[in-house]
Order: sequence, then C-alpha cells, then structure tokens
Amino acid sequence: MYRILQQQLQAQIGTLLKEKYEIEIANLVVELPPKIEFGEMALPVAFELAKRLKKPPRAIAQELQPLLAEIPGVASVEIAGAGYLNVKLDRAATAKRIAADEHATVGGAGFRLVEHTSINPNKAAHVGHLRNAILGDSFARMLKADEYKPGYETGVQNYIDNTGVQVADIVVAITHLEGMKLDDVHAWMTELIETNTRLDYACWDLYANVSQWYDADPTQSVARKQLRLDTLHQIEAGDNETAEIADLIATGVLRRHLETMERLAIEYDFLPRESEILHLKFWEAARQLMVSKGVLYEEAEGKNKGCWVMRRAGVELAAGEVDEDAKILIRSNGTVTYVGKDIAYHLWKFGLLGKDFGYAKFREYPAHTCWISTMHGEDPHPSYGHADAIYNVIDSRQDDPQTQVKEALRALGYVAESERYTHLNYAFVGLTARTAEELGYKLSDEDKAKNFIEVSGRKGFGVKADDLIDRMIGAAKTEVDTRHPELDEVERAEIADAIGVGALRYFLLRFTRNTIIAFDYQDALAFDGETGPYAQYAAVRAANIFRKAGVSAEEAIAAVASLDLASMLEGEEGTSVWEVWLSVSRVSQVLEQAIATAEPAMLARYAFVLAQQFNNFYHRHHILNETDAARKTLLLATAAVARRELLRVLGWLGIKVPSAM
RNA sequence: GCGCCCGUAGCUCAGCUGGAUAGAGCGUUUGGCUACGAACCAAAAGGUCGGAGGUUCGACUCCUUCCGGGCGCACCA
Repeated sequence: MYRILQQQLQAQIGTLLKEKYEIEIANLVVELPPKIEFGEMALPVAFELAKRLKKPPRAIAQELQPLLAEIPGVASVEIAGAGYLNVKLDRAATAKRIAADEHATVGGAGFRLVEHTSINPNKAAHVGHLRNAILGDSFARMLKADEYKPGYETGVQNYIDNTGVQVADIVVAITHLEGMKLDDVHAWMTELIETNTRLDYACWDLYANVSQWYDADPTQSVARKQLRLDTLHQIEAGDNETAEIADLIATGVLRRHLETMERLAIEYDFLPRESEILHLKFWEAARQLMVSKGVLYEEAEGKNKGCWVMRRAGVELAAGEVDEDAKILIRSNGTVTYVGKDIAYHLWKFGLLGKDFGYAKFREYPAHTCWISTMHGEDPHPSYGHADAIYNVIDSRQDDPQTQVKEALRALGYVAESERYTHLNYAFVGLTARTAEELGYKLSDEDKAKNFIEVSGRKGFGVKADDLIDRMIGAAKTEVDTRHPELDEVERAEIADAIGVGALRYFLLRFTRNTIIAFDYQDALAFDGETGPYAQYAAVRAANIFRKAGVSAEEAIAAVASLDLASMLEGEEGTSVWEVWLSVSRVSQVLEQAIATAEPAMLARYAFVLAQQFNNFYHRHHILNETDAARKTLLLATAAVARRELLRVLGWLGIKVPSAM
C-alpha cells in the first residue's frame, strides 16, 4: 500500500515538474521521515531543484505544496526545515485500503532459474553450505509467483558435480585406504543403512583421511596424486567399476544432502549433473559456437601457446600483442577446463546451446517432483533450459570464474542474457575461536587473534549441517517441554522443529550477503532479541488473541470497513496504533527492494521490525479488556493485519509459525 | 603486483538510489508477570561512522589517498 501511494506521489511530482518547470528528474526520492510527527512521506525534491531553478528551496516547496495535497489519500502537505515537503496521509482511508489488502505488485513475466546448494557429493554438508541453501531457497521463495508477484515463474536447481576431484578423492579413500571393491561398497552402504549411520558422515572422515594421506609420505605423494588423477579420468570416462563406485557414493551422499535440506523446508525442481554435461557433449556444442564466433581461439605465442583461450572482460590489446592473461578453456593436452564446461552449462540455461538433458524422476516431495539429469530420460518431463533470467547462488570466492562465464555470453553476442545473469554471491562462513575450540580444534595464538577460523573439509574441520540442525531443534525442544507440559509429545516435537529451523534460517539470513559470518553456537542458539523465534512468537501471540476472542483474524479485518476510524487513529494513542498499520503497509516496497538487490536480509530485518512493532502494540493496548466496542474492533484488526503480513514475510523466508510457543 | 570486499556503540550487525537529532540486537544498570503466556515490554548509560583531503545546500553513503583486515588472481575443480 505504501508503495502505491509512493508511486502516485512520484508520478504526480513528475508531471508537475514537467508542466511548471520543464524539468525531469530520474529518481524522485520519497522517503520515510525520521519521526511519525513529520508525516508518512518526505520529499527533499525542493533541495535538488533549488540550484537548477535558482530559487530558494522553501519557495519551490511552497509552489509544489498545494498541488500535492490534491492526491487522493493525502491529508495534508507541510513544509518543514529548509524545504522538506512532508506528506501526511489520510490515516483512516489508508488503513481501510490496507485492510482490504491493496498492494503494489512486484516483478513481471518470465522464467527465472535459481541455482543453489551445489555441494560436492562426497561428504556431509556443513554450515557454509547451509548459508548457500537458505539464501537461495529464500530468494526463490521471494520470486515465486503469488498474489504479490503474479508474473514470476521460477525453477530451482541444484548442480551436482558428481565427476569432480572431490568425488575422485572419496573413491580413492574407499578403494585404496579401505580396500573395497564394488561388491564391498554395496555391502558397506547396506550396513550403514541397517545401523542407521549417515553415509555422508562416514565420508566426511574418509575424505579428511585421504586428503592427509596424499601428502603424508613425501616419497609417495607423486604416485598418490597420480592415482587420484587416474581415478578422476576413470570416473569421467564412465562404464567401469571405478565410475560405478563413484556413482553409488555420489548418489548416496546426494540423497543425504536432500534429506538434510528437506529438514529446513528446502526443495529442488531439478538436479543437473556434471556426468551428463560430459556425456551429452555440451562442451563440444559450446566449443563449436565459440570458435565460429571467434571468441575461442588457439594461442600461437607466449606461455599459453597451444592452448585454446578466451579474452578476459575489459581487456584491450594493441595489434600483434599477445594476451598472456587470457583465460584457458582448452589445455594444450586437449582437455577442457572448469570454466569451459560452465560456459556450456550456462548456454544451456538460457536455451542457447541447442541441446537438452534427459530427465528422470529422482525424489517425490509432498507437493512436487524433483528431477535429475540422465542420458535418456522419461517422457513426459519438464525442461529447465529456457531461462529469461538466472541467479547463481555461489560463494564470492567464485567471483572471477563467474565473471568469465558472463563475459563469454556477452562476447558471443548474448548481451541481454549476460545482463540477466546474476551471480548472487555471498561471503563464506567461518567459525569463532570459541566454537572451533568447542569442536576440539587446537588453535595457534595466531588463529586465536583472528575474527574467524576458516573451515576445512580436507582437515575434516567444520560444523556439520545435521549436527547443527539437531542442536537447534534440541535446544528448542528443551524449552517447549518445560513451557508446555500439557501438550503431547508429537505436538511438542513439531513446535520445537518449527522453532529450531526458524532460528537457524533467521540466523543465517540476517547478515547481508557480503558479511563474513563467524559462526558461533552460542549466538545461533540464542532465541531472544533479533531472532527467528522472536518473530514467530509475535505471530503466535497474535493468533492467541483470536482464539480467546472467539473471532477469526479475517472477520476482524473485514469489520474495519464499516468503522469510523478517523478519530481513533489520531492523538498519541491513535498514533501508536497507526504506526503498526504504517509498518504493515510497507511489505511490497521492502520486497521489491529485497529482490532488486537480491538481499533476503532486508526482508529478514523487516520481519523483525514488524514483530517488534506488534509486541510493542501488544503491551500497550490490552485488546480483550477493551470496553469500547469500536476501539476493540480496531485493535483486533490491527493485530490481524500485523499477523497477516508477518506470516507472509516469514513465508518468503521459509520460516513456519508454530501452533504455540 | 593486479582485482574485488570489509572497517559504524564493549560485542554482533543494519543504515535503501547522498537528505532532518547515525539505528537494532546482545551485554551492563534499573523497572514491569494472580497476563491476549515474560522466547516479552519500558527506561538509562554507551558513537570524532579507520585516518586525512575533496565534491555538494547537505556525506556513514560519491571521489582521491593512506592505514588495518579478508578473499581471489593456476594448462585445480
């Protein structure tokens, strides 16, 4: 609702400036004043015009003032300070429009492909992977079509590098350190299932072991590295026992990852795998395209002689100069590099490759199917390689290669596509010294002095995702058990689940993307203050009011339409109620901004502000004891709209509200 | 060496395209539960926004430079 009025104001000023002064301003600032007494919207436009019109800002403001007051919904316009135009809204009329759920819509048509999670399927997921998945899942929820975003179509994919070195490492561990053959691997995996042991956890330790083993004996390290390389090549080639073992392990670990993520309400539509990108010869198609357009060329001189390379973004060369910094896509031995394969994959995402995966069903979620890539798929099947815009949730340490892929698209002439290619990057997750020591890691004095300790899969050092989820839910369960002994075990467990997951999701979302998170168990397990449970609690309290009042939230909201609100929203008491409505009205504005900046943290913070606003209101106005019937109706409706929007925003963040807390 | 990111209260972080007295949470001190359940609310203390210049009517925000910290720059994926 706020956004609608804001847009109207901007449009009105725009035409006014054109008619009166023949001036156009690209970005008309309409902001929230620092204090509610100044009104609901403030325009510093007069300052900007002062110089161009050679008039004092106050005089300009005076000329604009009466014209703005004519906008429907605007109660008055005042001039403040040196020339601010402060707009006061018609509170009663605006509140009724909010109650009727009038709001600006966000977004537009087109298919948006969000890729996130993308964990190497060779060991358990850790807290850094959770940041990726929660960020990606929340962003996908923000984009997904609903009444706020009628146009958006989305697909969520999780890229699986099942033929990379990390999988090769785990295969070396299994075949050489553990001495297993294919049959043994089958037996081992069956045993793990029977003893209820997590495969990805077993691999976590094996991976750490083999990583140390490569360099444990200096006389052997060359041979052991060669073994790793040979293993990798066998896996890439396929159709052999090593590749079969790799597939068994990678698929088993992948299933575990999906289970872990489903605990956090994270689901996927499609799992494209590296093995199909190789075997369906995506790269060959991309290579031909790039060569034909002159983007990929063979280097004849310098250190990269004999390689096929691509120019980096923004590089200008004089005639005859050798581009030593060019990105190598094909090595002199003829093999393709990672960025090369990634370019092929991204051409597919935009439907520019002329090839598609085979699709097979892989996992059934309660409401939909998750598909996986195969050579020869099932029919009928969906297809995801036709995106209008893509969002890749990838660690910012991958900024460089991501830029190369984008540059390749641009150089090939797909400029529009490269502009709709968003690398949704984020800083990594480290551990605080306290948490690192708690996990049994011995720290040097140098480490202790740092703000964070880096996790290391090769050392087997980090916080495993399932361990963290277990502890979050466990801590919530302890609280629920003492607070609600009257509820049965199943219900208590459900509530603890919602709280633990809500706390975890909020904890990893509240930081903006480029903030390095130093993960600390103590901070994550806090359920007070700016946390997920705080926001959930506000929604639960609101729901309790309606249960006791004997009316539904919907009825409470509907009752506002026939109420004379004007006097009830003025004065100190009225303003404290109005402030809740004003906060509530900003949903689409915040959502729009959060999508534009790809920053779910903005919505997370807004959810907290809404909850805070509600809690404040809740203490100040005792709704059920209110004797004035009209006032009680307004207070009930206030709680109802606050709850409605809080639920909406928490839904975009993937945070459920439990039945009780 | 080159590129990108960060430096805001004791701690952890917000601060949207430059706008009014720089905001939260935690922690500290104090007050509030026979309640719409205190996973809450209220109040207080706490800041030369890393330093120095500059642009501007106006700078936490833009530019330059310096200091401090992080990450990335391979015929690894």
